[in-house]
Amino acid sequence: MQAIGTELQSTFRALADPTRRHILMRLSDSDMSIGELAQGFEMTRAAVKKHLTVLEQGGLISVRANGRERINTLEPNGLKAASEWIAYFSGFWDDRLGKLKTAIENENNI
Amino acid sequence: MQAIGTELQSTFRALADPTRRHILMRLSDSDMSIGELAQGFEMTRAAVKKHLTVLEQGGLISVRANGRERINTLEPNGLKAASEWIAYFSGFWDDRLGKLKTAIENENNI
DNA sequence: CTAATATGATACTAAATGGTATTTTTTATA
DNA sequence: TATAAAAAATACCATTTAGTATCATATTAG
Repeated sequence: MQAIGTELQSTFRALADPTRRHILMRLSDSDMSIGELAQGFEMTRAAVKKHLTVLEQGGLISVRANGRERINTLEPNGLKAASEWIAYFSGFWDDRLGKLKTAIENENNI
Repeated sequence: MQAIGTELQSTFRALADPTRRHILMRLSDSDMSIGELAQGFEMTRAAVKKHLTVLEQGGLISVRANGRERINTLEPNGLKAASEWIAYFSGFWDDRLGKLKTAIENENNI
């Protein structure tokens, strides 16, 4: 079990790189092995694999073995934490002293 | 005018650091000078200032001069690009999962 | 004017990050 | 079985990042 706030952090971290966001786009078409994915990028398969590890740590993808391949799939709830953080935070402009802010502070989701 | 995609990148980049997200929280209470903000963190004012620069580049805050102080304010539309990216992408996600689900259901009906 | 305050600017360091290259392990197939 | 393919593991490198320390500039108070 990871510490509070860690999930949000690893997700934002994973989203902060353009290559990783591009990988998510590619995976939204279809599940892909590392090799398949690497064909679309001008970098080594090892580099793509590293990005996939970060995406997995961020809860944005999951990986399943299929023979000698590793199939990468989008994780349905991966964007949830980040999306909710943004949504709640956006509410501050409507009500700076509102309940949403208190909720977020209590979660320590900094 | 900055290049397409740059805005999104700088915003995600700005959000990917816990100290910067914490600064946004503090600013949601009230506008603050650099010095005021720095009092809440265990780091030098110079370090806080660097984070503020990144937040400004990401379009998440704006800065106005007030005498010798620089007052930092949340930028209302700062989260828009990131929020829309996530929403748009979540759409693809749902579509794909929907298709997958349909495909599986169809197979089971054979 | 002078001193104190708030910030800006610069240079520097340690650690994290994104990338390559190479070797090993696992699995499929001729 | 021998060989090729896919990926894992490791070591290594260059750049970026987060932080500090220090000095300069601007502004307010006395």
